[in-house]
Amino acid sequence: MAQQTSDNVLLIEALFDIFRNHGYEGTTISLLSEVTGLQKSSLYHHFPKGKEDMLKAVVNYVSMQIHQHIITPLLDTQVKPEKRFSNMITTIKAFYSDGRKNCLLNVLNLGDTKPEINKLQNDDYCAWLEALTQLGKEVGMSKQEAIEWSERFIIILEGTLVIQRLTNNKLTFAKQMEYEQKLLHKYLVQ
Amino acid sequence: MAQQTSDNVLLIEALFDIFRNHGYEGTTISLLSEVTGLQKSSLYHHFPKGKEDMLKAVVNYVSMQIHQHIITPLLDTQVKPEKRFSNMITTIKAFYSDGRKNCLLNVLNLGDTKPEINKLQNDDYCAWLEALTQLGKEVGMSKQEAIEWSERFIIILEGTLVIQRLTNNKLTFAKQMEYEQKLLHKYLVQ
DNA sequence: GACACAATACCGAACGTTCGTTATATTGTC
DNA sequence: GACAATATAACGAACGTTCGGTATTGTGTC
Repeated sequence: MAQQTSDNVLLIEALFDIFRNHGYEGTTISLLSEVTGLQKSSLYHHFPKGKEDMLKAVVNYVSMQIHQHIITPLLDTQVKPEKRFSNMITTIKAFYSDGRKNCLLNVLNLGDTKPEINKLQNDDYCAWLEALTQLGKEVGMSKQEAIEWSERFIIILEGTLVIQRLTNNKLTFAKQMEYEQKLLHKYLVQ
Repeated sequence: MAQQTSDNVLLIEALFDIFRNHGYEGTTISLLSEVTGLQKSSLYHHFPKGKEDMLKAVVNYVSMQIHQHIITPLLDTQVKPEKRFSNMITTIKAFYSDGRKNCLLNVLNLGDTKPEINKLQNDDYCAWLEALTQLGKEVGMSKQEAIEWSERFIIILEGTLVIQRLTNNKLTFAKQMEYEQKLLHKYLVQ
């Protein structure tokens, strides 16, 4: 497993940016070499097992980021639920560059899916769902309502990213996220 | 432009199935050769300009299918709006094999997007939006409501496909489509 | 129907290029 | 001088593509 020196983080962020926008098969070592400023063989020094190693490092990195900056804050009951939710929206906006950047979840489950990657991503997705469901219940939803609301939120998130890439309308993402905020507030006032 | 003999349709359907699941860069001529049963050189007989030609044929084919089986029926005011909507859901379910098959819209706007393909797809998306908006107004939505409902429907559709690919839960798609049907009926009884 | 002949459909083998990867050499740092 | 980091050079394999040639089909003539 790659260790987390700050240089390494910069390197992985660069790889991440390519993988999320090109997918696994669309990402070439040459491209990664270009964007990192390292020669191809230098990349193999950091990731001896090659391309798949690079992908795994990225997926693990993103997984950590999600837990640290999204899921954990969502579960922090010392903060008001609506505040936690709006904090999450803010984090998400940054994470996806207001919808200009794609989601790894989407792009890595095309073609010949790698089971281990899929499992890791599915686990993260479930953890996110659970955290959201918890929050939903806190604002007064029934368990069933909360589950469906959570799933629908992430579906909207993923769908919005797809459509914004299609239309190039920078406002789509912001609009949908705003809509989700209002939707939560409706539950609050009930 | 490829003409529409029934053999050609079968050929293009086979190409379509690969492109939608592997994306442009993930699709190889060898794979297309395998799935069509034609040798690589034979594929070049049908599509002299190669891979890009094959993609264009597929995109055009899908565009025609969408207009013929989705958009045109949506605008047929001789049928009740709710019936037209549920017909569309049925068509969509078949088109995406209950969520097991992916959407070209998603997969072709990754990496180095081809402007002409993007434009064609964006036009289809807009046409679909307009048809849905029209239907929304028929069931009593305000223009603004109808526009937002349409956009949200397609976002849900795309998002659902992403999540179902992630979780492999065959019910996600059906559940979300059912939810959308209920949502429309709420407007009807108002 | 039989024949000639062009058009269409298909194939096997090879092309040059780029892929992911590796072996070897050079640099920088302690 | 040891060791990590980067670079140069090359590898076999797969990529998309092209070409020469063979079946198969369609068409006009007798």
